[in-house]
Amino acid sequence: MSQTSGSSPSPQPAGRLIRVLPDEPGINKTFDYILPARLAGSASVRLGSIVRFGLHGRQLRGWVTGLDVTSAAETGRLKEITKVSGFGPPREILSLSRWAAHRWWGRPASMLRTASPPRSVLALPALRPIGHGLLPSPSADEASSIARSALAHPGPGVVRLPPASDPYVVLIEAIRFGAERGVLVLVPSLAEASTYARRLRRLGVSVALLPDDWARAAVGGCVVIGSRSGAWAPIAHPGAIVVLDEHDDGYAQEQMPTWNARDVAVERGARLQIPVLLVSPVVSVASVHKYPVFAPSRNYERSRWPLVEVIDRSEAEPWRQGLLSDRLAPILRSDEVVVCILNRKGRSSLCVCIGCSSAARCERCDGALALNDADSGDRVFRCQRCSLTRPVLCSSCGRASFKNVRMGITRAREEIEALALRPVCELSAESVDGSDGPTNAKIFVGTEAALHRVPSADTVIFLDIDSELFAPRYRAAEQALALLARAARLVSPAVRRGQREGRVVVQTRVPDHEVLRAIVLGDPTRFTEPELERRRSLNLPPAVALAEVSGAGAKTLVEALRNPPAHHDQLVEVAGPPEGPYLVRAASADALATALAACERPAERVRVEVDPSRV
DNA sequence: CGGACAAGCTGA
DNA sequence: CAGCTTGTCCGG
Repeated sequence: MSQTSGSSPSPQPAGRLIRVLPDEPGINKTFDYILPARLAGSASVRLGSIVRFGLHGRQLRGWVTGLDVTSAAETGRLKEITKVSGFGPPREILSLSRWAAHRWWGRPASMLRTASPPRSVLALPALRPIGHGLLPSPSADEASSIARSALAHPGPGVVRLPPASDPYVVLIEAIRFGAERGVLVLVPSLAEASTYARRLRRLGVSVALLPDDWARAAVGGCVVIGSRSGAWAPIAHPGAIVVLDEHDDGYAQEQMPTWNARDVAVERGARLQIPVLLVSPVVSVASVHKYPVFAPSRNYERSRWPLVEVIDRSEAEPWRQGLLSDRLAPILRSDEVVVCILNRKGRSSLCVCIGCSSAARCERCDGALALNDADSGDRVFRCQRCSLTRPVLCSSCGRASFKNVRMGITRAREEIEALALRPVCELSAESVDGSDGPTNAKIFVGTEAALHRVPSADTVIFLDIDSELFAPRYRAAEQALALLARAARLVSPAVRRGQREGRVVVQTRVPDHEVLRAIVLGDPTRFTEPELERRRSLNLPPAVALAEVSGAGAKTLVEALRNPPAHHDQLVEVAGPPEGPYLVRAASADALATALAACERPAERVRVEVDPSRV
């Protein structure tokens, strides 16, 4: 580096001034630093780039949020950053992260972490043309034509496609539409993402599969496929966005800020004024409320829902009869692949002593004891009926080792095996595939997770759909419909490679429930339309916006919300013992976010779940 | 977040 | 008043 000429009077900082946002949950503040010219990569530092710097004796990572800034701090106090780590989210994502932080009461840093590459990216690969010339020529199929109608409208549009209709054709239309700008595609799971990526690559289409192909996605001009975090993909100017199975709850981030990938995608599309296709067989009530719907003809849709058999158990003596109707016998005794779904949520689990096999019961009320984590961090028994807690010790043999028996599933399995006269494999989220059952079993039993673990089936049986329909959550029926749609896809010819169509069987005591009518008739509007009316009259989302506020600082925050400084949005706070959780309601998501933003963050910990899933 | 520094508590 | 804990502030 050459010496600066002596004629320069003022000591200029040796480099550009940049502003950085630390990747540190506790620091919601930007800092100004000098970017020394000598640092490798300093020439290519852009907004969003990832850098390292010392702050208060610590080495932190952060994002560049300002270039060539005029700093309020005195120049003498400014320090140099220590390293340029590489590419980060593009500038569009910086402002999107600020929007999402406002919308879900979070911080931009948590969004930017999701938007950043999994490993540092020092150089981007060359642009690989998307290859839309390789696409099949436009099809007259109804699914393709409604996709084209939706693409003709910039902004969000719902594309309702029945379960047996392959959404792949929508991708093809979107790629054709997006052309060389590329397309962003979101799917609920990584497994599905890689399936679509493989299918498109077979055509010769250029695909970036997130999170691995982050750098290729940053180059743009290709098909970028990701799951929830894909909403933050670095592609700067796609020509269209497609969200497959937009109703899927997997798009909602469970941790705190509880952002939803579908909503982020819609916002991205609105900023770019490009179409956002929300594709689903059972469109979410929220999307039906907010966006125009493009649906195929009644005949097309009905014919692509499977046969649904509703077994009415309302007449049966409810508590004497077992779990299974006699009408299931022929199905279970056939040689079909059958998946039985039983919701374990809300059913008591049972702990059995590893030594003497006796069940752990409560001394006070004889209820079943469940293993719980005590405040001290130790495992204790807690009675599920009377909440009495006691140490984990067997009252018969004194041992301290117990195993948790999933009573619902285990009992169901025994009953099914007795009726089916053939082996039954238990599937749960915990069990490893096939390791705990005979590998040749063609009857599976499990919770709804089983629907994600079996690729296809002849028959899916919901042993007790009522526990889903009437679960104590305002979206229970909507979620039950989503579950049924998933089952419908499992038995559809689309995933069964030409095999005959399967069927879905539900056991219920409410055979006339709108959700069941909807799937029997292959018409989800039979549910969504009256449901939307109900939500409106009950002041539930999507007609209003909700947030659940809990934790030590909840009281402080809720009090601040109750005494608004000067904003006009009326806020109602409902529910709750003095310590919460509180339910905050506002006219719209925006009103809710604005009201929350007007409050100071309490010093104590608070959890604010915007768009809560459990209420 | 985590270090710095200030204010508060204890024991001789 | 040293020696320690607890709390609040601020970082470039």
